[in-house]
Amino acid sequence: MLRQAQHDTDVLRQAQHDTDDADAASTRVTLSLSKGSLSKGSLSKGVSVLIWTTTPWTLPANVAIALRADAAYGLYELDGEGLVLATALAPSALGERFAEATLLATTTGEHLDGLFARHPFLDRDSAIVLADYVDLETGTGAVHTAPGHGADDFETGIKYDLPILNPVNASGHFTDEAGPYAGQFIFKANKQIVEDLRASGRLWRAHEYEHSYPHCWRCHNPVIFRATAQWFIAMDQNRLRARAIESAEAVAYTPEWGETRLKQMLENHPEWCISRQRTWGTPIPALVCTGCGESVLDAHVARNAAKRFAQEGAGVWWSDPVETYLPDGFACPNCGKHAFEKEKNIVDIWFESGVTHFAVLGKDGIPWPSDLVLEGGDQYRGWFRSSLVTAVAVKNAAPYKRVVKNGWVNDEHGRPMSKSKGTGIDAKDAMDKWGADVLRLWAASVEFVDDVRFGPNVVEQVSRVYRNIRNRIRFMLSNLDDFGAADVVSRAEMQPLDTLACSVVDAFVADVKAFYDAYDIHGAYLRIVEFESTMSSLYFDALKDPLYSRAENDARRRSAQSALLYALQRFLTAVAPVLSFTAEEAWQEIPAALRGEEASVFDSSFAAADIDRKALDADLALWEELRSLRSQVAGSPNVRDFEAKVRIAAGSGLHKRLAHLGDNLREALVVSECELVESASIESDAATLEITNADGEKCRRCWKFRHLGSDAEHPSLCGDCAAVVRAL
RNA sequence: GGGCCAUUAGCUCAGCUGGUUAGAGCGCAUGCUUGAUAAGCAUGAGGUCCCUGGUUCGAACCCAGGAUGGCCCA
Repeated sequence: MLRQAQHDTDVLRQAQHDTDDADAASTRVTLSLSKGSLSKGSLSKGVSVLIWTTTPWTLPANVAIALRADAAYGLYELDGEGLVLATALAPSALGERFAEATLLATTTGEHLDGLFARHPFLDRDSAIVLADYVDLETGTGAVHTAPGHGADDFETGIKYDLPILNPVNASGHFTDEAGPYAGQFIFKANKQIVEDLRASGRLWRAHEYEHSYPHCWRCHNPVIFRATAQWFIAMDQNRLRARAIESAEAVAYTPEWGETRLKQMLENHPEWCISRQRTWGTPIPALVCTGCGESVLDAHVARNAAKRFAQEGAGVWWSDPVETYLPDGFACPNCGKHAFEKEKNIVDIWFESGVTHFAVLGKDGIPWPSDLVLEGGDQYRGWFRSSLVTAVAVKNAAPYKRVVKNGWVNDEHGRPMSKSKGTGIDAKDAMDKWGADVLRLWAASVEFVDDVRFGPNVVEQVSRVYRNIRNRIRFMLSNLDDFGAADVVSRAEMQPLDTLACSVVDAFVADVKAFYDAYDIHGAYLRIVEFESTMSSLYFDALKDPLYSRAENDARRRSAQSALLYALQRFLTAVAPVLSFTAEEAWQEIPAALRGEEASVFDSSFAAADIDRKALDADLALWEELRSLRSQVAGSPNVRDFEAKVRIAAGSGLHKRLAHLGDNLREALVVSECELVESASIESDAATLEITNADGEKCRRCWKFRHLGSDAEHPSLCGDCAAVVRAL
């Protein structure tokens, strides 16, 4: 099978972005109409079609002229010669001589389809064909068509069953097929061809024309298109394409539109060319019959090669005699002869990466298919597609359960990082500078599915969030200092505020796990930040009073510490995938006796003890009610914290829930006194607050405002504190 | 030129199937605290939700067109 030669996918792709404007000879050439006819009338010199090209070296491969079906074409008489070209382009194409031309007849492209013109210097006809890519912006509306030297031309050649001529060898020199130009380097032949055309009177005009031409992105030399024989995977045989699309539907996608994208790539992908002309790579274990020239790909030969390659490496293909790979009595399926040469093409590296799942998965305890494949968005067309096609061809299933696409990392202004512009940041340098966990947290803080920005300011911002989290962890750890395994209180025995906090922790862990499960790392990040911040402002603040002012072994205090231990461990578990080093460091700081059986945070499980969802939701609702009350108290303009006493008049429903908290309600509001009364005139779930100055004076030990001096020895302490101090 | 995607406070982002004054964290300002202290708490100022039309009682969200940026193609 012939195809449009792709020297290298990357080269071609880059070439489009790397087209240098180059001065090139642009020529208008006339091809005489040889068969069929337009109105010849008195045209002594015959009728020609005027074509236009910037690459005269492709003229030896010309086999057709493409017209646009619906475009108007005119027959112009000039100096006794008939010229056919698009009427819309005649003024620009004929230039100053347009005024002298006489329009003899007009028709549309479709009426000229099937006529033949005569090649300007070779002894053959050039078919007049139709193509929809013919534009009426430049040229003559009659497009020189060389199927061996261009993708569009190739397609047209296939459609019209035209010969695909490639009279250029791999080194860019003309072959014998190019007639008089055989042996010449194509770019040097350009000038000669133009000269010859001029001499033979077939050149209408030549001039310098500035246009863009593809160049190699690496060596910057101009590249050319040559149609050569290649190996393909036939996408439409055995319903391969259709089955691949079906398999793609069974896969999950992050983001979800990835499914559309991947299916689109499968739908539109041309026959998959898997051969390359390189000497470094995995050889295609095919044979070429020296008798008939047929390429032969045989399963037995391929298996012999696979065995040999496994032992010696693929390089032996080049040094082994061909007989090494021939099964006994092997004959050419085409001509029956027995003499072969080895194929010289190698397998495209894209094909090799597309089969890595066979090499890596399904062995050594690693399952096939994989849980997910993660790559940048360019890989919908690349690896996501190639892996899927090879897997479907062999196993009729996708090699992954989910496709996750990530965006690109740009600099702080959203521009691509560039080493030469000094905007590039090396990952290693960033890690040394800011620390691995800050980088991890940054990765979670951005929406990785989209393009993201990275730079000192962005990292600085996230490192402040990191410090916050670290401080919460330190707070929890430091308050477990005097806490032993024997002091741990079971959840059932904890005080109401503490069991409530445990519920909030459970909900948090469950949420974060759900985010991770959905690969929504950013969602997990948001939840973590929100959690650590509200835990700190609501719960930790409330715990300071019991933790600091109660006696070491006081039941209230031990309950709080038990909840803190629980919260800390669950928090570290939840945070470990993102803040791995910090979580493990903190985990190791927990006294071994308290840590339980899990020596490492990575041994701990996300699974929570049986969660009663209904009870949990009730707890969460009450937590929110507490938050609301607390913010009303804390936001009170004149009196705050322990200076205040609060009188809460609550409706029956809320009253019942708050009453259950006992003195924990006062703690949660961080005030010295809290009075709760039920009010029939208030809606069941509502409350009104009355915040006034607390009675008494500030106790020097617990800071609460109380009546001091009940213990004569400690006149500046409240009764509770005096009792604690006495017991020391 | 085509397909897909993105665009919400200074920054990083939430806003489910359209429904009261668009939210969070960080930053910023102000106050409190000084027993998490190179910490903690509170309050506040910041938004024509890219633009223009349309549908609707009602649009950040739906539709059409456009702008800017990205990816893949032609």
